[in-house]
Amino acid sequence: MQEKLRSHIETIVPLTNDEFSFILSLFTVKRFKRNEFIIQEGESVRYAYFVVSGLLKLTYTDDSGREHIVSFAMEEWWESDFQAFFKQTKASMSLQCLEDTIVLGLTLENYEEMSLKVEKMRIFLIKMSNAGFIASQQRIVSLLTNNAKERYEKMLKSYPALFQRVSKTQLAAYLGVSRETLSRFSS
Amino acid sequence: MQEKLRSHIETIVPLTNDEFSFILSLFTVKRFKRNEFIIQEGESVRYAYFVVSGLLKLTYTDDSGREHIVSFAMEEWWESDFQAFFKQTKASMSLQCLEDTIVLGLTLENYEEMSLKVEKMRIFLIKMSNAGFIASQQRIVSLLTNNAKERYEKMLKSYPALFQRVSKTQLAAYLGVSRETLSRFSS
DNA sequence: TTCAATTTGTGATGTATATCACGGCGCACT
DNA sequence: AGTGCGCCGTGATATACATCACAAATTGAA
Repeated sequence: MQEKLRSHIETIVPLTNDEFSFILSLFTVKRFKRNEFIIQEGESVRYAYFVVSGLLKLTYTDDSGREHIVSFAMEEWWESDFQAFFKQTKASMSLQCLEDTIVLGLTLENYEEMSLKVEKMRIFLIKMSNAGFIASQQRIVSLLTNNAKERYEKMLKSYPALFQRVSKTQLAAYLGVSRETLSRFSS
Repeated sequence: MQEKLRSHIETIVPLTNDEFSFILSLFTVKRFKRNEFIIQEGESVRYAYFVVSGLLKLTYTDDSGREHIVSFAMEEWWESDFQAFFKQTKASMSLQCLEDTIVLGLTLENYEEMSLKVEKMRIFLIKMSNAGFIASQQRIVSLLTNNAKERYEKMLKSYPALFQRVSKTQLAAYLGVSRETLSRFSS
């Protein structure tokens, strides 16, 4: 479990045992069951989460009550309502488990402690954040450029594993297409 | 000109004169005319740019030749094809001036030098990157949640200044709607 | 194991938006 | 002072996709 975090960080920066022990001490292990909410819209967001195992969806529910999936998070991804986390405001999104899930939670205080005390982690955090930014930007390009069927096929190619793990309803909510229309793509 | 960069950085972290001089020495001033390309698709991307004055568009051209605007950048924004910049690969996007523009360019080498030598700048860079990530994620939410007219009206409210500066054609390419359809919104 | 709830496919129809086609208007460049 | 070209509006038509409705298949909780 801890090894997952360590090897994840060490894909970017090497750590001494002492450094890693310190870093680890800043995290809290949390376990959730399938369908449980980790973050609920309107509540405050105390943690950013590193996913050890399981699968999460980050969702936004619009005025009409329709749920849109902003992102999925699987093993070795970071997830939270980062806007609410960093600005310490109420969540505008929800974070919910699609499978039983184990995460490591990091408070904003500990996030800042980590980046103050462990120099290397700043480099790591910059790289993580840049990677997230670049991924979001590519999602924007895809939403602007490709129609629903193209987005579906692109995703099927890029993340075939996800198709085994999430329902078509969830996929549709991620791709920005209705369940029925998505259903007609596969056939 | 330099003051713009300094005050921009100091909204996040204060700097000594020496620190700022050093930082400034890592940048190159560049001037471009309206319609000039700063980055062209397919070329390598040597710089990330801080916009001192003017207005830029970051665009992606799809297979059918249609141009989509990924983002606008005005004074005190950072812009580049960051994927290509950080990974040192060929640009998949273009960066073009919508007005005569002055930018400060930073190479990846100097970017890394800056974050190595000036501790505080790592904090700054993390915050910038997080802000970019959060903004992108909200754009995704808007693309998933709102229809074209809602996106148009939201933008009109959020960035009224931009409406004075860019053509409707450009706006349409940013909002992900055809020029003709957008034209029917205002009337 | 059973039964309710969720998931999925599919037809019929409605609607938002794209596409094509055209004309006028204004601005930049010579 | 033209003039050529990008910008903008608008009608007619096409199309991708949403919505509504229903039944079969699958799942999961008691």
